[in-house]
Amino acid sequence: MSSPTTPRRRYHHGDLRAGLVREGIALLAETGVAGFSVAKVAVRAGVSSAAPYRHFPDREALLAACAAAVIGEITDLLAEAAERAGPDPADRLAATASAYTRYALDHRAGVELVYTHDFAAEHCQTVHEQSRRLTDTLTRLAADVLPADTPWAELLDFVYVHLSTAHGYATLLTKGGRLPRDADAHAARARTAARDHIAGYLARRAAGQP
Amino acid sequence: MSSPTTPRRRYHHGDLRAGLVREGIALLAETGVAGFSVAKVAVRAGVSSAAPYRHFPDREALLAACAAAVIGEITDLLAEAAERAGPDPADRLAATASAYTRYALDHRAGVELVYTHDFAAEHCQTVHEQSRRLTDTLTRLAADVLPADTPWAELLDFVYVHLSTAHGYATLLTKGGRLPRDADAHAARARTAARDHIAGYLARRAAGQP
DNA sequence: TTCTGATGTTAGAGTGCTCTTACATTCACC
DNA sequence: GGTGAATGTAAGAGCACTCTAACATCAGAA
Repeated sequence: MSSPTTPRRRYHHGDLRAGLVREGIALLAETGVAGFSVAKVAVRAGVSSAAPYRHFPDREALLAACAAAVIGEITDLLAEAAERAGPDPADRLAATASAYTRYALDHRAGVELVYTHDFAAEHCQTVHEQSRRLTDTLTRLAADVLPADTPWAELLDFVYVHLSTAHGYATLLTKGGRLPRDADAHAARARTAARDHIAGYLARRAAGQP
Repeated sequence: MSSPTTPRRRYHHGDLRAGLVREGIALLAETGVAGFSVAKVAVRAGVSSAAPYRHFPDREALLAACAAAVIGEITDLLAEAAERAGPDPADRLAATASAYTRYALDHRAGVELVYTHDFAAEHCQTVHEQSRRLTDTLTRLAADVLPADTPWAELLDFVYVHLSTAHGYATLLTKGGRLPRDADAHAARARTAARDHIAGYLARRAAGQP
């Protein structure tokens, strides 16, 4: 049969579902949503092109699972970055911007699909859940920065712009020709941009402007 | 454009190349790069699926032409917005952020491909030219805002963050669930974010920080 | 008017992908 | 050890798309 030195390819993968998501994310990073296909992911995972359909009803479901995993991973990273940033609320929030940029540089276009692809309603749920977790995490951090009497809607708007700044910078970096030769510098720049936004908001509040 | 008095479908289209680019952009706005196909564009333009190949060597070339057209149009809009904003340099630069957001809201995902798709080397040129024109336009506006002794590299970095902010906000808006029910409010928010960035930079410069 | 090149059409070869069906292997549990 | 459910494979139907080839039409110059 199979000698111990020759690990014969096992019939069962072990945890194919997770493997497919992992390879799917890697493929997305390389080719973007346009180049994503169930068949390619299956090849990368070392299984037949029919195997994924045991775990996902269709292509869109696999794509959604990948997107949800990416958002979840990003959320964890942002939370960790905030934790490492120390006690100052503004520091903590600003740290998420540089963490986001660093993730984008490390994982290339993996970020693309998160806010670029329209998911069908039946696959939205998982993506939506993770997306909500990301928003909640940032909102909680932002709430410590802004005055306690800030209306909820305004808090959300603030978070939205904060995330936009980080996302835009990350997007342009990964696709926009500029080589990520100095990730630290880019991450620092994203943090600075976040700080500008925070300072600008607080100054407007102090001046009594909406 | 067909003459209004002759509704009969003519054998020759008139200006198919331009028509294909126009319909290509519209299709991109609806489906994104993933849903883009030469065949669909041909149907929309009212010609056979082989006709586009008289004007573009392959799919990628048509896609590049659409991208270049979009970037060119955006550049013109930003320049106009700056012109309308009046004499103050900071006003002029900030106006480009809201103009960018407004464009994204009007044309949905048309912005996506500009910084999302990797074009093959042989088709990059046109895209690159228009991209350069956009950068140049913004750089010229930024040069009036920043101190005269600002190093060129730093000026570029500043423009990069400025564009990122606008791009990120526009991207999240068009795809991120939030309905564009009040385009004016969103555009204003983008302008404010740009102003925060400008003010933050100038404050750091005044404090002697890099 | 006639010729010619540009621009359109139809037909179809070739490709790759999605998803299904029928069958093979393995695992978990009795 | 036996058995059913879970998880894999092979084969292929069906589809959309890219791009080519051969032919049709038109516009403008000789």
